[in-house]
Amino acid sequence: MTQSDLLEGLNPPQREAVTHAGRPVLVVAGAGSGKTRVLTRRIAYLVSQRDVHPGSILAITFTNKAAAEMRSRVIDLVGNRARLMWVSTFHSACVRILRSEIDAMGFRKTFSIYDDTDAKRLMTLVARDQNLDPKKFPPRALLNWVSNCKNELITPDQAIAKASGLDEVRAEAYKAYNERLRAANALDFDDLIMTTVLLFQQHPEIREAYRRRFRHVLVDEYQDTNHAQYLLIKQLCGDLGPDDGLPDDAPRITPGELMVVGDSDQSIYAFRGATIRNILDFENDFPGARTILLEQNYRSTQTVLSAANAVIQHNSGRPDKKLWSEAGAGEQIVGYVADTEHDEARFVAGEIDSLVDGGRAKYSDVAVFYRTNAQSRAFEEVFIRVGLPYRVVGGVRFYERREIRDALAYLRAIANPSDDVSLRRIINVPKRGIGERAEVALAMLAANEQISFADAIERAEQAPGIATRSLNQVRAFGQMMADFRAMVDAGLPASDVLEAVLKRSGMIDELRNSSDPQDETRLENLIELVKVAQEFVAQATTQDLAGQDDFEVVASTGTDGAADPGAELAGALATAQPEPDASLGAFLERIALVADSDQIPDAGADAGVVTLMTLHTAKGLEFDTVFLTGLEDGIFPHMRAMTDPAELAEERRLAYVGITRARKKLYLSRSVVRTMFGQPAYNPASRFFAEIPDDLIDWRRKESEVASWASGAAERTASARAALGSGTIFGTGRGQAIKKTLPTVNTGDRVLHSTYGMGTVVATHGSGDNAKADVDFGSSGVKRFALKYAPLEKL
DNA sequence: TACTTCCTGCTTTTT
DNA sequence: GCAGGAAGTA
Repeated sequence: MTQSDLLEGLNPPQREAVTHAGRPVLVVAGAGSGKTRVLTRRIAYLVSQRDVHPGSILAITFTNKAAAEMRSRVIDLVGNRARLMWVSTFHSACVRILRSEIDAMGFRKTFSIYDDTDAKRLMTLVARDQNLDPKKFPPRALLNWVSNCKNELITPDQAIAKASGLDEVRAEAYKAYNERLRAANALDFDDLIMTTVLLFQQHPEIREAYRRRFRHVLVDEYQDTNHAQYLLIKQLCGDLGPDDGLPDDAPRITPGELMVVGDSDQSIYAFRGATIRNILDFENDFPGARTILLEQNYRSTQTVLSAANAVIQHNSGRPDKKLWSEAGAGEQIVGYVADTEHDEARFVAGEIDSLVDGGRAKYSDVAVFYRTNAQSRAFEEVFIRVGLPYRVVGGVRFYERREIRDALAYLRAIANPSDDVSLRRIINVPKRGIGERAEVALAMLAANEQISFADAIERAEQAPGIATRSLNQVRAFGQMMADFRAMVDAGLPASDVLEAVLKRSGMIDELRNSSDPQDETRLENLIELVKVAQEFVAQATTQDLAGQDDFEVVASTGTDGAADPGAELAGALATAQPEPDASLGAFLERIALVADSDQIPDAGADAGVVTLMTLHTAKGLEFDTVFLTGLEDGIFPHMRAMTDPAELAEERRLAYVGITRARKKLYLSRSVVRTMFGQPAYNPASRFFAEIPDDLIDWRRKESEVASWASGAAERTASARAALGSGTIFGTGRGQAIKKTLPTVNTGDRVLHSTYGMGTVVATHGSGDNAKADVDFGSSGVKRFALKYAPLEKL
């Protein structure tokens, strides 16, 4: 494709973004303004330039899926020449850098990557070691605190130095946690970024090599970057000034060209440290920067956009930008008030059915969004019943399942013998007679001798007080692990190692012989994992060959004065050629960084499926028809976000993201009653509803039949719950004291009355012998009964 | 040591 | 309304 072909169909600001040269550029792009398209075209445009080497391009996307898509699109546009560019997430890019440089930071190359669950487990251990009260210092909160430190690049010692009050405890926990990570030769997600930045700061010569290499850096979803990621960008292509750590007389290279794309209205990851400061201060951070505005929306109808604009305008302190569209008004937004979450799901299913039956949509054009993963259940139940094909993205993640984590813990313990956390996880999986006592004995040996747990297994006979029977088991286990490691050393691919592990460890046999019906799915999951490994190995081998294809190295002439990047680049690239890597380590790396959202069905490939996902997962996607569900105060906006204005603003941005995913048709729905924590709750309409002009909404059902009594129901639920605590029959559903003498009745339960027939409990009052319930019998109205006497039977 | 049965707390959102 | 932990039992 020629360069003018690449500009085809772009509007003037888009063209400007694609072709600009020199200064750093911030592209402020509204929803649906084609920013991914612009990024893709720009990369292709760069590659098609004679003096730009594709290996000098680094593009950062939010997910691996987005990276893969962008990569293949660019290759489609300009050919295999583009294969040498880096397109990846921040985390993958950092891992790739750390893989070659990590020894400079005191880790060994076989380092493990700990995800959130591993980190939490480790922090729980640390908190226990330090005798912290889990009520006062929940591991989850400690981890958040640590994560904030890491995002701000604060080391444990710095944290301790500046901490006061309770933070002193947290800082100590941070230090202990990090020491254990280090001992396990492991990094958590935040470490990946932080360590890379520290690497660059502490080793300017390494940093310079990468600065020379990456002449073009592009970052998508810049509003969702955190401080550490900003620092990383700055190290790679910012102006570092006199503090760059180089000798005064060393030659400096001109920073590479930077382009970031983002929309501060779509910032939805502040909870994990993302800050729109990065966008707002871009022009200060990168002097001489210019800003390009993309305001035309190519995705949605004006109705959808008007709704989105109306909602987001309730956030204060944002630069006003008005999205506009030439797509015409389009259809009205459909509003629906359901009685229960199942009713809501039935409505959604019914609408999808009639859209598809009427030939107005394919299943794959439709998406259902909700705030929390737990909300998917009602939809799944109803969709299964009516036979609507669907797919849930995210939720109980594949890689979070116990059997998968067990298998991966094996692999990690094999690849990284220092990884005590993984090793201790699987030493008795499946059960092989190495119990708690034996494990403690080994742990003590390891602690006394200052050796790793794996080494303690080698010397198990020295473990204090270990039983002979356990000792034999430990020896057998140690031998098995040694055999696995030998397989890795012999260069066997990851899939072979995995298969051997599953067979020899006995995990497969255990599941096969089990009577637990759940174990059948577990077995299937493990087989799926083997398939993933096989695909990975196959891909690793073929990709390497394809990379050689018709690629020719084009020497860069270098547009910078200070140094000639061309010659150095050629040298850097010679070593940067990917090796055929189907190894266990490479596989683990891939697994650790791939989120389940990377498995979003491709629009074409998975044609017959409705997509269910959280609003967060929906970012960056678009669908003809979107159902935005659960619009209730307490659900969306989420209860925990309602008190804090900043968090509420983020919820509103989330709503904005959700609305703007729709191309043509948008449904908004809420439910009056919703089961939460296993019991019903009454939530008022989401405030976001009121923020949308009513004339945009076509209400299919505006009032619930239960609405008349439900208006006061929220308070009633609250007071019933408050009265509850312990020993009463309502609310918790765990009423221990009176369980046997009185029927336990909760709001929402169906009951049978000897005179009035079937009814639904709509509210409860009092407790113990005074307990009363209001029951709705439909046409007979609502009656109040004392449970002690009433002829009520729970159904 | 392993299986059982309570019991608790949990729900934001994810690279 | 479920999973993961603690404590109790075979």
